[in-house]
Amino acid sequence: MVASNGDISSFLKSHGLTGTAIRKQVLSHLWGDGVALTQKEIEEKLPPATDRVTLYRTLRLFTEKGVVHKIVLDGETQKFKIAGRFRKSDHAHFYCTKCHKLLCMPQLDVDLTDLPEGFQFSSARLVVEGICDACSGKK
Amino acid sequence: MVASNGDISSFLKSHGLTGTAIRKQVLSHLWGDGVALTQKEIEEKLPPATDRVTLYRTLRLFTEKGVVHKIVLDGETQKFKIAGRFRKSDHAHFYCTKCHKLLCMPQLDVDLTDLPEGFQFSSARLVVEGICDACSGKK
DNA sequence: CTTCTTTTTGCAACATGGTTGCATTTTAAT
DNA sequence: ATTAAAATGCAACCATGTTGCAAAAAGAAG
Repeated sequence: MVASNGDISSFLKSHGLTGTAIRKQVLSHLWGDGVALTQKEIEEKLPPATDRVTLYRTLRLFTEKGVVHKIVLDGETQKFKIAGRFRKSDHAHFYCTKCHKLLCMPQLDVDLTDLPEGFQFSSARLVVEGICDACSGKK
Repeated sequence: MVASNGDISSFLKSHGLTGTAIRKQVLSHLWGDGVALTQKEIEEKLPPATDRVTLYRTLRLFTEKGVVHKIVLDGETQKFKIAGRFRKSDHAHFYCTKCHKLLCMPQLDVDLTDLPEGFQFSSARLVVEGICDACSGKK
């Protein structure tokens, strides 16, 4: 729990959501830069009695309201991450295979000038995997 | 069925696989440039009596042997596509939201020079969505 | 083309996760 | 404190991943 209860409550309110117990708990676990968890990972951090449907609905609601982003790592793994300052999850992400943090990388751009003639771009999703700066020992 | 039975049989053999009925059927539906189908879509094209476990195993085997690539479109949809000349599915793909074709776009490159210092790149997956040249009316 | 060995298939079964409906509980506003 | 609206917990259902095993099919050998 990195953020205070007040932080989380006002964060929820600012997104038009009421601050219920499970919502605060889920958010508190997702709080922090680069933290990205699967539904299962979140479930394991919650009290054992937590209903999986409620968690499912909470995450669906969060995603709908833009509170979190769903990011697909490898086709099997879906991670949830607090949306932060970006409205869409359209920008690139970097996934560190060591510390499992997922970082936004809006500076990584796809060169769409190479798109063949006649192709109309609408959206792009890019996930880069590797080792992040903290884990590579440098810096 | 775009390819002849002989084409498909030798294609299977060249990948070290025997040419059984279901394998030939699945391949025949995936044959053709840009064709990419979900497991469900393939299932619907096969005879109604087809066992879903067999199809599942067939696609798993194809993926393992590098006959097809699994490509994730939006986190929910997994499409299968004949691997073609690329050994890995690491290169970029273009998904046409009109005709639902999935095209390899190895020329689309990610500019990884923008990766911040200390970050080590290992692999990247890029899916671009939009309208393909055939559907945009041009060309 | 029959026999034999190996591979593949079909079926039953179980696990997991998405999804819905509904009654009960909680929230937040009066 | 009361009350209307929202959220939760539970049962239940469905789709799909996955395994084990016996029956069937494929390919090789004679």
